[in-house]
Amino acid sequence: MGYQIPRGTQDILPGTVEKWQYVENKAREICSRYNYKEIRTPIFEHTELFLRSVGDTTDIVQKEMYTFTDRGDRSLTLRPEGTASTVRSYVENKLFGLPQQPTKLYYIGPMFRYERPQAGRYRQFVQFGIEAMGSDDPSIDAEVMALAMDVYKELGLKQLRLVLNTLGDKESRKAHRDALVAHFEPRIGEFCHDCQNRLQTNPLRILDCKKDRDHELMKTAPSIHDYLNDESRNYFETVKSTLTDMGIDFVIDPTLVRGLDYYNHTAFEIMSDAEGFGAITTLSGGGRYNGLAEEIGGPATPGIGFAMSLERLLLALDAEGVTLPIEDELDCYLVAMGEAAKEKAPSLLYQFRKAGLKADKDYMDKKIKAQFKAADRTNAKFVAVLGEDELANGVISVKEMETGNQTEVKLEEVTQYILNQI
RNA sequence: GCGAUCGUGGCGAAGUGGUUAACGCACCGGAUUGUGAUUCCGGCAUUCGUGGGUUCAAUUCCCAUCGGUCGCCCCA
Repeated sequence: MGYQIPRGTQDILPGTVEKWQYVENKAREICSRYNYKEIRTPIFEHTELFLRSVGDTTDIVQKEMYTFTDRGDRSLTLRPEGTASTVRSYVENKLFGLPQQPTKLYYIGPMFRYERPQAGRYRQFVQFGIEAMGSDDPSIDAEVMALAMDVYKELGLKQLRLVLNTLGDKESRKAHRDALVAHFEPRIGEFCHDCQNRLQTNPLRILDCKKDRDHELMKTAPSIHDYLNDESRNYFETVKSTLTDMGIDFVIDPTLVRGLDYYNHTAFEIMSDAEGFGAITTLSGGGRYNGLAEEIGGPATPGIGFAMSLERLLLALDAEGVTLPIEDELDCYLVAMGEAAKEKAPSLLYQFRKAGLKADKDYMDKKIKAQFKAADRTNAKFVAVLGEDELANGVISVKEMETGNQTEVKLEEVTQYILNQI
């Protein structure tokens, strides 16, 4: 049976690709409104970049990266996410030196993670994401969330939930972390194996544990919100009030954490509440990463962004029964009968196309009836019929498919005639 | 990485250890040799994901493998 597509990847075929294009166009349009510019970076980077930025204790780095050695003995990795590359490029190209700050960028492209595939999770998937670098104004946090929500809303999704949290700054996180360790350590033996490991590596994650979620210590665990210093608290308050002023609904979830190490302050996810959406309800996630540029060798630069999976977006559209207004029709289908007409067809068709008409004809040597059927399938608005009779009189029959009305037009005027009709 | 489940023509979907692998849709052709609908007629899987095993005989049983789906983990 030949070759199979690699696991966790998919072919996007005509009939579906139009949806992708529509969604991508919508994302670009909204970015343009918010004044974000596109950036295109390579799909692979030096492995070291991801180790440093994403964090070498994260799941992504520990078990999900597509890493390979090239012929020059370099360790390269297919990008598992977009922020690292974008910030690398920002630093490397010294975009921080541009007069207009913050630098507001967006990208759309494939990402790669070696994971067990299931609905809404692939090994190659497409993320649309934005990054705003150079400003720590809370209003840009709100802007980033607003933009993400706009994409979903304008495509017609309704069952959305913006979940918001703050991770605090470095100092707040340290205080919270110490409190968590102190809280769990005495009785960590009562927790699952994973949690026991998490105690030292990332105690925040214990709060996220599904197995131990009913343990009494979970309910009494210290919240980051009790350990925020004034600056972090004020920042979070401003983000919230800005969102409220903008009329954007959100819910606070103090246990929301992000899977990548570089986040601080604002963290958010957008979930779908649509029925039948499956186990994976996160449509997109993002947050602030104020230390990241510095971490990878640039100047200290605040930043915030999000990424959304287009696969999951399309899944959500399906789950909510949203039909995208995709047009798929032809202006004119040329039906040719007889040898002379068939010889004439290519040049006539070319004329249509040069004039800007979307036009096609038969290439399978079909009978006239089958040609009409084919024309019907292409949703052609008009069918131009060129037969021996027409050819002899220097005319062509033009049939409007919706009404069935058919008229004869002079051959040299047919292009203009159709242009006038559509 | 772990657990479960599934894999039959382009799609959907029956089926059984053994003579021709239902049916529906789609598609192609004809009835209607210059027109898209409907109807009628005909055509359309040497083959049941792949490989191996058991058997006189396997699509049907067993094993392995690949892939989808669901759950866990984690995330987009």
